[in-house]
Amino acid sequence: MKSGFAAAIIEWQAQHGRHDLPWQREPVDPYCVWLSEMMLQQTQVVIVIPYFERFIACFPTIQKLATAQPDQVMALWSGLGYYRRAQYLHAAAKLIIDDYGGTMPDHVDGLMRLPGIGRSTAGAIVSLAWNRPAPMLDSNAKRVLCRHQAVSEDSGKILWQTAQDHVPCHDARAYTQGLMDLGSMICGARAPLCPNCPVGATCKAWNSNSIGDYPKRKSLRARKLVEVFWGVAVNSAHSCIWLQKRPLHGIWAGLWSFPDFSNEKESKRWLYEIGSPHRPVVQSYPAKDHKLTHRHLRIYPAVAKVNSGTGVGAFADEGWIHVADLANLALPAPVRVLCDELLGSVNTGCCG
DNA sequence: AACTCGGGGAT
DNA sequence: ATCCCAGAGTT
Repeated sequence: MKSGFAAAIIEWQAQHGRHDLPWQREPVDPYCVWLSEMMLQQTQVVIVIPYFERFIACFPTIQKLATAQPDQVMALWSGLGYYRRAQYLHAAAKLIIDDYGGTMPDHVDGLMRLPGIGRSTAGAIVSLAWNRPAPMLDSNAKRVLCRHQAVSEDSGKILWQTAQDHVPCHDARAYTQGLMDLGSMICGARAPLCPNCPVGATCKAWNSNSIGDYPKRKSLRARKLVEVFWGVAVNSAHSCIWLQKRPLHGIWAGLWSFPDFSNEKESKRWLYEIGSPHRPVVQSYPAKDHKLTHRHLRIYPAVAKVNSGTGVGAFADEGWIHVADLANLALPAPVRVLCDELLGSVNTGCCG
C-alpha cells in the first residue's frame, strides 16, 4: 500500500535523513548492510562506525569472513559488547559459503534462518540492501509507530501489524532508513522535536498532547552487585601480562581476561604461585565499578610484578601475552582498560 | 513472559 | 544516577 505516512517519511528522509553512513556507500553491499545491522543491535551509530570500518577493512567479503580465525573475528568485536553477535555472524558467513553457494539469502525467511538475524534485522536488511518492501521494528520504529498510532501495549503483535501495514511498495530503502533517522533525529526518546516532524499532522500522540505517554516505560530491575577479584600478573621486563580465556558460557564468553577469584586471599595466593620461586610484591589496585544491564561488577584487581614468564606466541587458553599482541586479542572493555593502565597503549588493532 | 548478554552516550 | 540504544536466543 502507499500511505501518506510512508510517502512523508520517504520524502523527509531524502531531504533530512542520513546518507553518508559507511554502510550506505554506493553501490550498496548487502554484506555491509548485514554487518552494520549486527553491530548496531542494542547500541548506537557513533559507537559502531569505527568498529565497522576496522571490520570491513579486515574482512571485506563474506568469503574472507567465513575463512577467518574465530579469535580474529572476536578481536575486532572487542569492546563492542554482546559478543555472541560476532559468533553468530561468523557462523552465518560459514553457512552462506558452505550451504548457500556463497549467496546471501535476499528474503526475510531465508535471512531469519541464519543465526543472529531476527525478524527486525531481516526486514532491515531486505529493505536497505535490496530496496524491497519488508517491515522492520527496531527501537526507533517502535517509538515512531507507538506515538503515531498511540499504541500503549508493549506486545509485539500490534506493532508488527502496524509496521507491516505501513511498508510501501516502492522506496522501501528510503522508508526504512527514514523510520530510523526519524526515530533518532526527531522522534527521540528524550525530547522529541514534534514541530519538525513530517508525520506530526497524523500523529495521534502529538495531536492529543500525550507524546510523553509513549512508548510505555519499561520497568527496570535493580542491578545485582557482584564482586570479582582479579589476579593480575605483570612482567614489566618483558612487557607481558597473564591472561586466560573465559568459559564459553556466561559473561564475556570466550574472551581473554584475568583469572578471577571469589575473594582477595585466593587472588593473592594465585599471584604467589605464578611468581614463585620469587615472592612478588602484591599491591591492591583501586576497585573498578563496571555496570552491565543487570549486573554491577565491582572488580578488585590484585596486581603483582613478577620476574617469571615471557611472552609466548602459541598459547592454548591461558598464558603470558605480550603487550604488542593485546591489540589483536578479544578483551572485555574493563580488561583492556586495566592492561592499558599497566602496560601502556593497548588499542584494538586491525588484522594481525 | 522473563532472562541473558556489554558498553557507552546523553542528560 | 538514570535511561536509552538499528535485538536475538534461550528458558
